[in-house]
Amino acid sequence: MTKPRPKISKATVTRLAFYLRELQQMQRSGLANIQSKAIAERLGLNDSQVRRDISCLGTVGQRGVGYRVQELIESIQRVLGTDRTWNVILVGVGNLGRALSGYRGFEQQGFHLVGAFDSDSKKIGTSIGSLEIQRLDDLSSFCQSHQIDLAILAVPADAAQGVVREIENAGIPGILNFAPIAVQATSKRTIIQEVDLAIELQRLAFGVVPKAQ
Amino acid sequence: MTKPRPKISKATVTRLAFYLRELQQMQRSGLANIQSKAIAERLGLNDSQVRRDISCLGTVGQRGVGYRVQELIESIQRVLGTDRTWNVILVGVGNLGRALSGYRGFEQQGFHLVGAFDSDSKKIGTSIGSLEIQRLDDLSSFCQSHQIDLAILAVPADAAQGVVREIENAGIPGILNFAPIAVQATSKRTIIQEVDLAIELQRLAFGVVPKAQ
DNA sequence: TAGATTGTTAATCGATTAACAATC
DNA sequence: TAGATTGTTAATCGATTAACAATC
Repeated sequence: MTKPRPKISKATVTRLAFYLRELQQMQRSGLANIQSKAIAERLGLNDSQVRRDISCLGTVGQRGVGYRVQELIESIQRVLGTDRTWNVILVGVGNLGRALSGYRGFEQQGFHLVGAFDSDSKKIGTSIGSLEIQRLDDLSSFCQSHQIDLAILAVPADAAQGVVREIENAGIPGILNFAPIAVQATSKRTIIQEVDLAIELQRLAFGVVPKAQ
Repeated sequence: MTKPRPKISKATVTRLAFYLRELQQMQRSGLANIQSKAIAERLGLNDSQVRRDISCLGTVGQRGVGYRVQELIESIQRVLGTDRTWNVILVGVGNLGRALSGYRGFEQQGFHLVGAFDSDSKKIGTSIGSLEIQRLDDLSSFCQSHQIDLAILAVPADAAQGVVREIENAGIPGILNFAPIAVQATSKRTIIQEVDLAIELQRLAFGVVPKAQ
């Protein structure tokens, strides 16, 4: 008789992750309770929206008082799935990949980097952080001996589609794609999340331009 | 008698940037014409939506034929504001900042990194790529002698809000914020675009979880 | 209790999509 | 011309917000 998970839109998921980030900050500074209005103000949102998003969690606040920070953190993590550790591999150890591998924020949210792969034979065997870079060809066998949840893809555009197939064949269900090209999954079950830092700058540029007119 | 710029939603802006990325790929492979249906398929969108987004550009296609790739590229860049070079500075040269500074994708889309700043005296004077890291205190004077359009903020969470004020005081109208905390602009004219790589992984994790049930 | 804030409904707002006349 | 694809309207769909009863 588990309550069916309510349908949560992608927009809500993204906001929940932002709430989580703020709540973690608040917790670090010793705050135990918080109101929807305060969360909304910090993030520039409407307080109705915050309450509605939170209502998807199942967790409830206390009328007249607000929410318990610790409780909210835990229930957001439960819904996002980050109440456990996720094993992640990095595919493509170029400039960006190397940077991503050292990014602390991943580990802090429970994403544990357990392998790094590249196709450049000059890189194989060299180390990146505490990991040794492995041949892309060894991806599949590595995944048979390790339970891998997600892959971070940071290869050049023209290699991306081929590597996606290898990642899928290795049975990894989610790909964070930094390659600057749209890639297609073969299986409908594979989830691909696009990230493009240059596109983020372009979105910002668009916001700035009208002011210059 | 300039035509008033049509209202373009943020969702449309983001998609236009993705169209641009694909169109640039297509152009590299020698494609001169493209149809809304083909763009939509590549990106997993509806072709009506693609045509509607493109109609915001002013540029028109040819019925029965499609759009000219070169023309679309130029008009998307014009609307996003990337038909010119943007001068960008990096504030915060930690692990992530260092990585971002070497990222080729920025330069390719017309974002030119012209300065790097940090508050750690041990880093001042050392180089990052072709740039010499400057004191954060020198940000303001640097901006007086250089026309800076955007700042990439990659400092720790607890320093972020203070640095945002300095960036605003230096007259920079747009900030790409990688610091894992919500920051407030003092001026309403300042545009802040949030990017959080850990949040992208969380969004992906949420997408993957239901499959495991 | 009185004051405050949640949880939720109903109204509003905006974005997506189907459909098709226009036209290359 | 016949076939194809755009540009745009109208319908649908979904997300946001205002408002307020419930209740701590």
